[in-house]
Amino acid sequence: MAAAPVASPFPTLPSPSPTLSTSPRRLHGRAVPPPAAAASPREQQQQQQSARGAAGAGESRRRREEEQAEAAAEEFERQRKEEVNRKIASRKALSIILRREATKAVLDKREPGKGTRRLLPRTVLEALHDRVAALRWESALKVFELMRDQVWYRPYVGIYIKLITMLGKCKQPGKAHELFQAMVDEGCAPNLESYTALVSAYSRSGSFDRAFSLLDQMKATPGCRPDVQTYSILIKSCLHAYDFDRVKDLLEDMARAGIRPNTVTYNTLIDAHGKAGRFAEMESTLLEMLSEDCKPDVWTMNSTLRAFGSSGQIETMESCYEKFQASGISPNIKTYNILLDSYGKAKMYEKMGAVMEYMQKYYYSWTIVTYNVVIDAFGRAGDLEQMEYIFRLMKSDRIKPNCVTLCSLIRAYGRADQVKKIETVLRVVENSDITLDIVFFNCLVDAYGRVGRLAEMWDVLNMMKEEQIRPDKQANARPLAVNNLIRFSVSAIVVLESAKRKGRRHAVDARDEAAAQQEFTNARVAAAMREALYMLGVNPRQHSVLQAAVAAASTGSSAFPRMVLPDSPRASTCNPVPGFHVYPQASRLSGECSPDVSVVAPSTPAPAPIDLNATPVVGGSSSGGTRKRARQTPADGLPDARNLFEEMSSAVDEDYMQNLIFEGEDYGLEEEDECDIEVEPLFEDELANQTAGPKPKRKSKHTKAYTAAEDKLLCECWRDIGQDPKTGAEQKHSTFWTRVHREFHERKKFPPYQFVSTRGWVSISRRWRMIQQECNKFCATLESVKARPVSGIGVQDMAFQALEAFKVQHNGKCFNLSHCYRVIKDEEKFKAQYATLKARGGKGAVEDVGEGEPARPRGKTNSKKEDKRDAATNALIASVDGMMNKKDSRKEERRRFKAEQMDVFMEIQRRRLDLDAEKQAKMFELEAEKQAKMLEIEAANAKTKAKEVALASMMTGVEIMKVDLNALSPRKRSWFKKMQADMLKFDDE
DNA sequence: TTAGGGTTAG
Repeated sequence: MAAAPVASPFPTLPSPSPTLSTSPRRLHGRAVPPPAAAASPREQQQQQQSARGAAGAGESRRRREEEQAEAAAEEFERQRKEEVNRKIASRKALSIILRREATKAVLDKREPGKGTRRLLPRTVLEALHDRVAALRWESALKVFELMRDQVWYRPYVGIYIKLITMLGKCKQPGKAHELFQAMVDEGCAPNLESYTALVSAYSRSGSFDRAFSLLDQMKATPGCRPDVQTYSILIKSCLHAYDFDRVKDLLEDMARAGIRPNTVTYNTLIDAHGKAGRFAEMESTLLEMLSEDCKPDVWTMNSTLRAFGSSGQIETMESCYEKFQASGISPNIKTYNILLDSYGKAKMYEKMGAVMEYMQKYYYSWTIVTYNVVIDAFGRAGDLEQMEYIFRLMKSDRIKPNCVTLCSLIRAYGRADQVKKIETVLRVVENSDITLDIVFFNCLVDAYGRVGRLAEMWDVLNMMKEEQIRPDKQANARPLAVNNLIRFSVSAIVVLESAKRKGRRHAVDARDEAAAQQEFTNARVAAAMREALYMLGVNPRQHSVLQAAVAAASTGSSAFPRMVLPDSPRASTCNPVPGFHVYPQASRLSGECSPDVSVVAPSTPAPAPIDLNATPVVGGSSSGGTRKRARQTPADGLPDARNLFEEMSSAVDEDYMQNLIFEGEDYGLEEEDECDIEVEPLFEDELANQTAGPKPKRKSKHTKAYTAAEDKLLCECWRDIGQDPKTGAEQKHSTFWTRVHREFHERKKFPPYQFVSTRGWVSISRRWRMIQQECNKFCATLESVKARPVSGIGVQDMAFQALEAFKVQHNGKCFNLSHCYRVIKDEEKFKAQYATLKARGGKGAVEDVGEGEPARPRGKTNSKKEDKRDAATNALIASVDGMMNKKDSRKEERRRFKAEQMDVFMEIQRRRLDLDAEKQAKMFELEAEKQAKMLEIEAANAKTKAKEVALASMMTGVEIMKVDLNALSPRKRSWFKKMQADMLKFDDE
């Protein structure tokens, strides 16, 4: 930086200037203290000059500050723009992806040849991949056709292999072969992989002749000779069909060709032998595997453990586990699931608990199978409460139940005679995209049979026919289906006999027209079943079990004392003849059914059921009106349903059927609760399910999502009803929501709303729970953002930050109920509930809802129930409870971790800003110091100059005094004389 | 993103 200009003293030299008057002071070197108040003119001048310099420095500092501020603002603006651009770019990317997804979604609607030929390769390939992965073979083939139309299409063997494999998995070997041929026609030479894929397609469908001829073809084709993989596939399929001879041939074939089985081959063999209960073969295969120096892996271990575990050989299973583990094979989650299931089936609940604890200790997360296994264990133990608790936990763990979960629930409810719960499960099915299979329907038929709902059983069978539900395993198809039908028929025949008697009674005392009508319907169903049995070649009179059933009915002991049959119009308009597709003999009897028959029929409220127990039944024991608990069916007395048909005459089965028929004869008239959200929180996630995945085909009128207007109006009604001083406080749950409901439907007619909505009060109250839950969560997030304000941001920015933080904290899920939040946020009621929840247990509780207690495991207060449970079940419960508490705490920890991360992030941001500010302040300080130093130097320079000037003037004075006046011209003499006189005079003074 | 294997429900 340039030094401030210093005035030179020399120009003043020729003429006497006031500055000179200061010089004598220094002339004699006397130290005179500078006046405190008034400086000499020269000093003043210097000071002024210095001040001017300092003022200049201040000015420049200001200028610099301004420049820096401008630069900072520019930088901020640049960053903001960059951020906006990034957002725009990401939105753009998103919109491109969405467009592509939309294109993909409509791809399979296009007719090949008619669609555009200029689709993007990526779009088509992705669409194809999606369909192949989801095994949607028809759709995949359509997309492939479209792909072949594209200008960029070139035949590629990989795509063909992928499609052939998919078709094989979908049991479409014919289509697979067509594709194989198309591939050859397009000029792609078949290779080992494509041949193997085709062999797999045939063998999976059980077309072994074709598969084996292909194998021969491969042997004859150079470069396509079958390898260990080809053989493994074939062996697997043969094992699946229990064709052990072929397996033997294949192994010999391999040996001849010098192909050694590998781990997969051996595992396949071990698994199949284990499943078939061929333990000796399993063991010898394992020994061979070891002797061949083929290393077993975790698959080997799991297959072995499952074989022993599922057959109840727990000790052998345990010793195998030890051995495998000792040989260095680490178990995985599937191993633990197998152990849990085996212990569960063996009712070894303490061991189950131990496995759970071990899993907990080593951080194995529960999978859907783990949940299903535990749910099933509780279901089998008859502990519905714990079963439901695990089910809730599963949902809170964001694991969607599947068909297996539902089967376990239905089975447990069926055994506990909980018809309403079965229907609730069906409502869950209706509102979800869970794929149902034959096992599900079998469970359902079985459960309905157990609770005596013949009409519903009938509906399910019709539904299976309509939906073309085909049994999953060819080999099991007939026995399983026949098993159900027979079970159904037994129930029906019992009803028929019972109805005959009642019919007679009603003839005498025909007071109840509806009951008579119902009995008539049942009798028709039963007669049809009898006919169906006849068509199947099963003569009930020749069958010991059926005879027992009929005998039971004829002696007046009702098989289903709690028989509740809805007066279903479907049942009466349906021609009650079985048309179940697996019975070709019976299908010709198939009659006309109303089109609305569906398995989810129970979701539509049935007319008031007629309880046949309401009137005393001959031999029935409910007449005394005493309430007794249902007798538990001994679960271990139940044979595998797979064997039921073949071994029906065995004593065990007879016992089973006797149990089936006589169980619960002491049933009391325990009332079942109406489906109320307070007591029925188990399946409350229907709304979540609606938004979670694709919509099911059948929709109830309530499946439509709530609109923003509906939500807003609902919040307003909640607010206003709550504030009504007359009725706001202490209202019963249903009273309150009925009022909200009424208000809602009243106000919806008027501006600003004016929409159509048919929501019921339960739906509205559930929706409110959801809204409240979400708003509570948002509230918590907003609070955390407010607690760490970033300087300079406004309320709006804070809200934006809270939205962003919400998204981060909830796995990318946005808070999309701001319209509701705006309505309720300032409501005292909302704030109070939020505060209570928060006080009750931090954010975890905040995410809960205000009404009703959160679902918790049974407390210690239920000691009576506790006593009734057997000790082993209690042990399991204890371990599950302990584990779940740990799980909860782990969840809480995870949440806390997330929150902490958020805090850390905010802290870092804040610190960064602080650091920036600090840095800037330091910079200013340094600058100021530098300036001060410069000024000091300048001042010092000025002083030196002044000294020089003073010295110079002193020297000049000395010179003047030295001048010889006589040697001068008269003019000069007079001037010098005057100067000398002046100096002397000044000196005297 | 080119061929093979497993856990749970009847």
